[in-house]
Amino acid sequence: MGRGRVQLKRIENKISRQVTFSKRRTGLLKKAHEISVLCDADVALIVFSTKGKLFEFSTDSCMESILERYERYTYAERQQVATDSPQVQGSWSLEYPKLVARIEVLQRNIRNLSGEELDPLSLRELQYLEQQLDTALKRIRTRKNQLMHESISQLQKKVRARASRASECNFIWSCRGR
Amino acid sequence: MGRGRVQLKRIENKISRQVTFSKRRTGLLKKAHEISVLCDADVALIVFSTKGKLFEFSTDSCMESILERYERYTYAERQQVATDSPQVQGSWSLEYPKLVARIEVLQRNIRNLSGEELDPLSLRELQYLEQQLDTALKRIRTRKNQLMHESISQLQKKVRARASRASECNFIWSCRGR
DNA sequence: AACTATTTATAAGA
DNA sequence: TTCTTATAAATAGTT
Repeated sequence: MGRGRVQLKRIENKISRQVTFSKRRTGLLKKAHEISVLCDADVALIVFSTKGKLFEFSTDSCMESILERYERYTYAERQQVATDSPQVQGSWSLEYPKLVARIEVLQRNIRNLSGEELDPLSLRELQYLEQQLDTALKRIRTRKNQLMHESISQLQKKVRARASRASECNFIWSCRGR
Repeated sequence: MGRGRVQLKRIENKISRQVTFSKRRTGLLKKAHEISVLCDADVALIVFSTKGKLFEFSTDSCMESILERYERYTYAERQQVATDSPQVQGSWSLEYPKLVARIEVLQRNIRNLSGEELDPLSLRELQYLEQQLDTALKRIRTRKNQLMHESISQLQKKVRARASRASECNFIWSCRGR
C-alpha cells in the first residue's frame, strides 16, 4: 500500500525503518482493536521496537488475564514437550522479583478459581471462569465415581471370598456334626 | 475496506461475524508478521475467538520469551499497585528454593482446581475439591447475574430516556402540525 | 506531519 | 470455506 511494492525483509535504512514502524504500528494496533470489537474476540498484542520500547493493546478484559488464559490454554501442550518438571526448571532461570510476581499471579488465579475477589472481573472473564470450573467439576465427579466404583467392586470381591470360605467351614462343621 | 463502510461495533449476525473474524484474523497475523520483519520488532499477538479458539503469532524469539520480556517490562508498575499483598510480602523473606517450591505447590493447586492431575488424589480430597468448586461456581454465577442485571437496568434507563425524548418531539410536531 | 499515488485489505455476493 | 470484485483503508515515497 503505497507507492511501490515492499520486499518482506528488514528495512536497512534506519530512518525509514523507524518511520515505517511508527506508521504500521498505528495500523496494527487499530486493526487489533477493530477485530476485538467487531468480532467479539479477546486480543492481546505486544510490540517491542528495535530500541526496546513497548507498545501494547489488549481487549478490556486486560492484558494479564489474556496472558493467563493463554498460559492455561497452552499448558497441556507444554506439559508434553518438557516432561521433566518444566515449570520449575523454567523458574530457576528467573530472577527473584520475577518469581515473586509469578506467585502473585498464581495466588490471584487460585482466589478467582475459588470464587473470591470477583469484583474486578468483567462479565466475559466471569463467563470464562464459570466454564472452566464447570469442566473441572465434571472431571472431578467422573474421577470420584470411578474411584467409588473401584472400591465397591473390591469390597464385593472380598465379600465373595469370605462367603466361599464360610461355606467351606459349614461343610466341615456339618461333617463333624455327624 | 470493501463494499461499504463498517461501524465499529460488534457484528450481530453470527455468520458474518465469523466470516469477518476469519478474514481479519488472517490480515492481522500477516501485518504482525510484516512489521516484525520489516522493522525488526518483537511482536506477540494472541487472539481468542468468541468460541475460545486460540490463534497466535510471535516473532521467532518465541512467544514465551516475549511474554516474559513483557512481564519484566511491566513489573515495576505492578509492584506499586500491589505493594500490600500480605502473602507476597511474606514471600520476600523466603529463600529462592522455597519460593520455587511454593510456585510448584500453587501450580499443582491450580491444576487440581482445573480438574487436572486428579489421579494422585484420594476420595476424600476429591470430595473436598468438589465442594470447594461447587461453592466457587455458585459465587461466580451470583456475581455474573448481578453484573448482568446491572447492565440490563442501565440499558433500560437509556431506552426510557430516549423514549421520553421521542415523545417530546412528537408533542412539538403535533403542535406545529396545527 | 501532510500529502497522494498506489497497493492492500476486505465487505458483500456467489 | 474459497473466489471474485468493487471499494474502503493503509501506507511508501515524497514534500
